[in-house]
Amino acid sequence: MKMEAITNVGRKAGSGPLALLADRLARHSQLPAAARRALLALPFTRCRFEPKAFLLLEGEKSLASHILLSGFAQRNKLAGSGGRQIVALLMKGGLAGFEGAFFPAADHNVQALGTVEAAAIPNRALVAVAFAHPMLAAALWRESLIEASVAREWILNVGRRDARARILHLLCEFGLSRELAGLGAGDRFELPMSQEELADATGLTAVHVNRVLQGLSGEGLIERQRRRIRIVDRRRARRAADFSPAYLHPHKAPGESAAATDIPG
Amino acid sequence: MKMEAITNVGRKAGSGPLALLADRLARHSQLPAAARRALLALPFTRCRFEPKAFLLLEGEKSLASHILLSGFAQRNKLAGSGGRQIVALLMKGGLAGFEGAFFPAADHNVQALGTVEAAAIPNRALVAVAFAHPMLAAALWRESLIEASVAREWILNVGRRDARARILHLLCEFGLSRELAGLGAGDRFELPMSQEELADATGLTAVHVNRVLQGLSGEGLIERQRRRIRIVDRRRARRAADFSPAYLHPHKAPGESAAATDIPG
DNA sequence: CGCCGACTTGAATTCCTTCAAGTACGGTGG
DNA sequence: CCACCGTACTTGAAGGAATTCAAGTCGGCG
Repeated sequence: MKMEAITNVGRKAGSGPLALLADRLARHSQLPAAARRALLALPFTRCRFEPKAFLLLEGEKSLASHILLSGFAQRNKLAGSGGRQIVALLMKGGLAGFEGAFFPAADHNVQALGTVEAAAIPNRALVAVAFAHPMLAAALWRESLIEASVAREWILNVGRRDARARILHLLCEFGLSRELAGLGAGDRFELPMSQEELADATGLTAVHVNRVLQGLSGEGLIERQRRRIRIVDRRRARRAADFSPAYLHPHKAPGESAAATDIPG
Repeated sequence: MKMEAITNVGRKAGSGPLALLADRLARHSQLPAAARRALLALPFTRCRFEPKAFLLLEGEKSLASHILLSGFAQRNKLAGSGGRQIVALLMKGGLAGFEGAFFPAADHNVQALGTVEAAAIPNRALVAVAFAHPMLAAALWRESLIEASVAREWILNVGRRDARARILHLLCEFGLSRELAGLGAGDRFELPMSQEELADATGLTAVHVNRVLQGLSGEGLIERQRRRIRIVDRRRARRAADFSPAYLHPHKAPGESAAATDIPG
């Protein structure tokens, strides 16, 4: 919505926004130096979103991708009955609006949780570089496939787990993702969302989320004060949450992967 | 599982399995003649899966993609508590196991609903052709993004709609997808799954699915005999289901789309 | 004909929602 | 510094949607 552009166009790329994206991609993909250089050379614009501001609006064409620099955001969809369902969380290094390169209209909203700083990159430029450097395209593609995998896990979470496991699963996922994104420990963090938003992410009501959180504290699975969460025993929490990290595809594909060898560039 | 390979390697490509894939991609993407030719030249193996046979097993590396030629399949994940969640449906022209090109282990199962005929294509070959023809890569990429979009809608479906809307939504989606895949009318079809499977797709129990289906008949929204379904009034059904097709991205992106112009080849 | 899986039905229970108040917290302005 | 305000959080009681358990029916197939 209100994005006070500071047009801080791409200088000092060494640790700039695009390096953040490059590093994120490097978590799961091999990025040749040339591809990385090309990525870092992309133009961008810094912008800032107030809490609840929309980074992307369903139905609208998105011309730019936003790389999250700080803060958190969520993807959501609205039901006709008025309900809201959060379908994904975004954090530092995450990309929002990239589908705009492929579709004339966004199929979901992206909204800031708290204040968000981001870098906007024109999709045309991003896509052009990607296809000039197939390994970069493969990395971004893999990133989309990971998002799809996470979405499938969320279907399972909402469809086949009870409220307790559902919420705990979200906490485990958030903790691990945070950690993978280099935001600190995975078992001790400030949850960037209200219980209402937690409810929208788990397909529950805020009231019930509240009760379940208290239950989890009572069980000694988590400790919390306000939105500060501590997962007391990771192993136990993961068991109770039915959480196994494989769906996040946290490991780099080995060098002999098809996509890593058969691609020119 | 038991895939009686008939090694019918790529001859008569004009209307063969790969043409099916090409046509499916052409529904949403522009495929230059050269890209199409290259795709059609890929080697493949015909195979057949009995009901419930696995086309893809979670945790295993998939070396080949399967294009569905006839029959239906479902992607599913299992919860630790024993529950099963179907997270996607596949039909004629659909691709299973392509993520194997990007990941060392599958994050979900793919299982036949009824008997399935398919064509297996080595992922290495498919990826190689894709990256040799950027418009083909873009088409396959767009296909993955559509799957992700559908997954997000399923999260919404399971998380924020009641059983009635949930089931009706699935019926509407299935009907439309069928129609888009050239399998006949979207409001009159044989549902390729049991009520148990319908339950696993909607996050409900078979018993409740049964009751809700009867309710939908009672309301006059659908007619059914055994697994044969008729959606009596599409408009009314879609309203009741909170169904709008946008998330399927059924329309071809206009020519000036970034991904359609900025890509070489 | 008899069997098996899929479907159907009923009754009891449970998990989660809804509604309705109340409390704590952080920010704002006097 | 404190009174005020709004938002987020908390609590209780009642209701309802969906589950569970258990039994029965239907239909296709060997």
